[in-house]
Amino acid sequence: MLQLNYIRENKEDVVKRLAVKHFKDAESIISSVLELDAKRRNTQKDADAVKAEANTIAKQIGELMKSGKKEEAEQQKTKTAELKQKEKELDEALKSTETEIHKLLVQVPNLPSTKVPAGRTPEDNEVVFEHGSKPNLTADALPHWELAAKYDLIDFELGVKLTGAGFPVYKGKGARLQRALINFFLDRATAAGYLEVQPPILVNEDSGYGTGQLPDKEGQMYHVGIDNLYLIPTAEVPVTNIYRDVIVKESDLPIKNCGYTPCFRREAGSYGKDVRGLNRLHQFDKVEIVQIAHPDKSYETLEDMREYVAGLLKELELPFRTLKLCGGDMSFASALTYDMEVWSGAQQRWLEVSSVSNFESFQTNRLKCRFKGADGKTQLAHSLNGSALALPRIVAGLLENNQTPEGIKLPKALVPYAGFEYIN
RNA sequence: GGAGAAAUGGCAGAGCGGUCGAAUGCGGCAGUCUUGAAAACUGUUGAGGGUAAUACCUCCGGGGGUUCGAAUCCCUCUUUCUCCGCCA
Repeated sequence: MLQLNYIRENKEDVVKRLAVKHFKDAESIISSVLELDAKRRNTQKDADAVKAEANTIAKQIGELMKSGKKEEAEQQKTKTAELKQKEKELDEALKSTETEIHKLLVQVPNLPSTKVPAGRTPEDNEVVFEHGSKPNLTADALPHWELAAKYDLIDFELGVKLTGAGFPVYKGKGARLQRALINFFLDRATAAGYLEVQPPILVNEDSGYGTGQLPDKEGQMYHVGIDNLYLIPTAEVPVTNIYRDVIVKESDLPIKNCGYTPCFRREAGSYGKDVRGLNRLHQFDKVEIVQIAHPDKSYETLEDMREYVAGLLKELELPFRTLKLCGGDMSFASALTYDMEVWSGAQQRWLEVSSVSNFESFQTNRLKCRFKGADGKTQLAHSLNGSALALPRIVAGLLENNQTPEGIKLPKALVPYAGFEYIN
């Protein structure tokens, strides 16, 4: 959520930057917000004045009672009825104005950073880095779902039986590879200074709201109605919400957390070749890195995180590229996002395996995650996160790119974790 | 799941319905002292709104109520603790 006082002071700029995100009605929504904001402040001023008067009278009555002047006290009491009525009306008006402002404000996406390219579609994303060369596979190279069947690594049909489409069952070396990747990612993150946390994978409404999944993306999350809890779509939700309503020490910044969790996404409406095999699942595993950073340093932090993720992909010996997302392709809450895509040799396409974003104060404003600066003032911290990494498409890339007549050869870095060099 | 107790500032812990944003201790910060540190002493130390700055307003787990006036009384929800039951 954007900060109201920023909007108040930078209306033109806000509208201009929202255009980069192709947000419709920016002008009219922002204008309404500002109008309501002015109204709110007026109403509050009136309400405060009434309350001040009522407080004064109440104090006077107290004095009078104490000094035994009961009649005078009673007389004062008669004055209060009208004030109380007024107070009630003003408070209600205030509340409803605040609600209106809030309703509008939650619809407004984050402002893109000035470095964001102006495009509209994924084609307009900017390739900022490429690494590794695409494997020379023969024409009969198999896509990962066929490899998974051939080596009995993943059983998609069994998942359908147990749960439904999009819930694969990993078996044997397939299961072991999952475990290896999770441990590999967690070990690397820990070595890079991230504190490992193991959060709940069900969260309450406040948490869903804090990171912005609620209210707008309610349909994307699995909801446990009986307890009103949500299955997390990413560890970002519980891990970032650790810092909800927290004022951290400036000297503790940046705070670096990582966590492995299963992730659950309803992905309603997806179909076709995009969702074949491991390309898109309802349940998948991911290690997430999250940082709470000083506002002056958050873009350095973002670059650090991007490089950290790139380092993982290099260790996994996967050809990848890094994209800077254009305004039209960025998520609602992000100010700047890098996507990391791995080349999938048999499918002949790029698969997104990580998304690293700086949310600036967009999330922390909702979360009320602040720090006290050197000047003694509390201000919002910046939050960032990135996948490091999401497993399924990594597995897809590993299987497809490394297929040989002898079997699938694992990258060196994974061998100690997996306990085998070849899947055959 | 059943029965009881509780929820106050970073922590601990007071708080007769009016003078309580809240005693006191610890911690934090600043200063004095010291070559430096520790100790001791002095001061300072919650958040939000509002203002040019003051005033002023709100917040003692959440929500509602009683009252001229609520941290204090009532209702309700949530959470925690103790006892019982169940259980990986």
